Formats: sequence, structure tokens, C-alpha cells
Amino acid sequence: MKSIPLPAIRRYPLYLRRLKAYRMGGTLWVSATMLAEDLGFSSILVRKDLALTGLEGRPKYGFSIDPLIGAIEESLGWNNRTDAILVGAGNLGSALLGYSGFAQYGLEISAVFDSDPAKIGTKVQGVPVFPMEKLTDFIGRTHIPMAVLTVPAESAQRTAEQLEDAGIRGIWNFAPAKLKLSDKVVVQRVDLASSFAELSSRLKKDQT
Amino acid sequence: MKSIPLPAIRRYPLYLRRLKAYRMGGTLWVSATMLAEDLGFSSILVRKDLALTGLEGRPKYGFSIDPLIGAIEESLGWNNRTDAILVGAGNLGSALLGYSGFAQYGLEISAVFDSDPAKIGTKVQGVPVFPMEKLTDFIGRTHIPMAVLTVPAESAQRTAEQLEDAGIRGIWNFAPAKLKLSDKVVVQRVDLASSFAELSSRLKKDQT
DNA sequence: ATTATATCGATATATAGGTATCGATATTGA
DNA sequence: TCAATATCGATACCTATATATCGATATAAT
Repeated sequence: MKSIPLPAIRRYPLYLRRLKAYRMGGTLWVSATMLAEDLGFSSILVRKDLALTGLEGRPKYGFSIDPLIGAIEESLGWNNRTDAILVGAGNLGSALLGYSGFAQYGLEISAVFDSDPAKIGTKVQGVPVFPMEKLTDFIGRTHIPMAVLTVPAESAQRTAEQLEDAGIRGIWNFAPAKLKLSDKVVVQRVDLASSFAELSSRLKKDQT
Repeated sequence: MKSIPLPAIRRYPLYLRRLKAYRMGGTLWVSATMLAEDLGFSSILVRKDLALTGLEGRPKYGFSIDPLIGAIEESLGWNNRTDAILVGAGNLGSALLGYSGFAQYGLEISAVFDSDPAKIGTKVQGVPVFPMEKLTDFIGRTHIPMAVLTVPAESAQRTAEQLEDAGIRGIWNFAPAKLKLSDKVVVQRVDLASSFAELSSRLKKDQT
């Protein structure tokens, strides 16, 4: 099982969406050429990405859709369910909980933790909210591997350390802060500022 | 004014955050080495990124913080205010509106548009909600350059076309859909699925 | 005054990832 | 049956970006 380069991994969800859309329309075969045109990539790139799944295509036809979907999902680990907790039930946290699309990735958020006493005991989007004091114990008991971090920037580092100590293995970090943790924990950052910086820059360049 | 590579642009907001934190602490000078250690980058990379702003450092001292902040903000275009509208006042849209950090980037959301009649006339996080029918007219009158797109995937393409026709120049797309527009419009995608794919993959690799 | 040191900045090198080329193969249509 | 075609898959190439090396410079310490 050779490792797939990250840029390809990041494109996989795009392929999956298109493939599932084709599938809904009743299509059974898809070529790298077709996918490439729909997504605005070069067909060579797509062909290479698909080859990384280990699947073989068929000249003149392309790839059989169902096995392809399966292969991509397996490459991503999305064929198995991943349990997670969410820490920080603010605006963004609630919005993420309300997004039903996560189920597609196998992501299942089973508990929410927050420091605000007013929220404890309530439910956000159907998921119960627990106090931060119960965090360590909960992770220890359930061996939940992943945490979605949606706390304010100021408390991000502190909370992340708490998560690490409790034994969490992956953190999806939405807080605008760079976390410094041991490399036992995988941290994936979603940085809106970086994204907006790119947009600003491209717009600026465009108008010159 | 030579163009700065996108990977550097994406790192600029991280530098800015650190620099402002130093500034708060009263520090006046910062070296590429220090920034690099705090952010987990190589010092050579940071030095090169900073050089791209056009500023000169001082041996043994590094860079003077205030001019550096200014230079980075100017490179990003964040010293000028960017007006934008937000389309789609759902969970995510409201959460983004509630995030006060955008002001730091010069981003100012002045109006919200939504197709739900129940929301028209109300305010979300203090910003008034207008019906979709008024979208084209509003953009035409105000010449607002940017739109934040937080509608469901199904209506993303349709709405984006409407935005293009109305004359929008940049779209910050949070909908899980690849937009097909003319290249007159700059589209910046925030794809949670791609981000989660990367996290899944790194976690999987890690446990082997 | 002289030496040691931390940093910058320029040049050179390495690597990852994307792109182009081309032969091989299966299917379609004449 | 045979030619035309669309695709795959392997190899080779190219470009962007990150990393390494090294001399230059200003400050601080001796």
C-alpha cells in the first residue's frame, strides 16, 4: 500500500462528488477525460490520480463507476466510520454540527464539550453538550480518536493540549491559531484567513 | 511590483498573527528565525517570504515589527477595506457573519441575501437580509466586488451564475460544489471535504 | 580595538508535482 | 474482416517551490 500524495488526496472528494452525481443519473462508466472536463483539471492529472487507487481502466470505456467510488473511499478511509467529538459550541461549532454532509465522509460527532455552564445539558443539533471537566474522562473511556476544535483562538492551545493529554489522535482545527503539540497528534488546520488571503491576492492580480 | 507566489501568500496571515501577538507583548524587532520556530517552518523559508514584501532586514536584529506588519498587509491588500455581500443565510452563513475576525482582513459584509421569505427583512448578526430578487440590482448599484457564497450545493452553480451576470468579481465559495464560471470571476473554494480527506489520510498513515 | 555571533540576502541545489508524448488495447462502425 | 477511434498506462520532461550553502554585515562582548 504505497502512500498517495496529499494533493491527490485533496482532489479525491471532488471526484467522489462528481462520480456520485453521475451514478444518480444512471451512468455506469466514466473516463478520466470526462471527469477532467467537468472539474477543470487536465485529463492526465485525473488519470494519474485514479491510477493511484490501484484500479485498472478499460480502453475506450474508462472506469466502472461503482468500484471506483469504492476504491477512492477506501483510499481515504471513508468506508469506515470515524467517531469524533466537537469542542466549542459557538456559532461555527453549531453550524458544523448542522451540516449533514459529514456522514458521507464517515464522520460521526457523538458529543459536544463547552465551557459555558448555560449550555451544559442542552443539545446542539441533537448532540448533547457536556462540560469541559468531563472531556478527559470521556476520551479515556470511549477511545474516540478525533476532535473537531471550534473554540476561540485564545483557548485553542490550552484546549488542544488537554485533548492531547487525554489521548486524542487527530484534531481538525478551526481556530485561527497554530497549535504546538507533539507529533503524536495529527493536526489539520482549516484557516479561513489563508483562504481569504489567496482570494485577495488573486483579485488584486486580476485587476492589474 | 513582482507577484508573490501563492504558497507564500497563504503563509502571510500566519505571520501576521504572530507579529501582532509579539507587538502586543511589546516586542519591536523580530527575526525570521524566531518566527520560523514559533510556526514550525524553516527559517530560510520565512526569510524568503519576508524578503518578498520588499522590506530589508537588519543583521543580528531581524525586522522591525510595525513596518513588517504594514508591508504584509499591503501585499495582501488588507490595508484597504473590501466590501462584500453574503448569499445564503443558513447555519454556516450566520456563523461566518458572527465571526468578528474578518474585520482584520478588511472584509466588510454589508448585506445578506436569501431565498427564504421568512428571513427577509430580519437581521442576521446585525446585517439586513434581502430577497434574492434584489441581488442583481444591489450589485449593479453598489459595485460591490465580492460575494461570500454559503448556499446549499444544489443551488450553488445557479446562484454563482447570477452573481457573475450581476458583475461580481470574486466569490468565496463555501458550498461543496465546483463552480463553472468564466475566468473573469475569481473563485476561491473552501472545501471542508478536501481538508477532512487530508486529515483522514494523515491519520491512516500515522497508525501504520 | 578586536573577536565572536546572530542575522540577512544571494546563489545554487533538490524534490515534488504537474504536463506532454507515445505506444498498447479494446470497441465501434464500415 | 478491417480500419478508425477513444481511452489507458508508462515514460520522460518541465516547472514551482522548498532547502542548503556561504559570504556579508552590524551588533555585542572581550
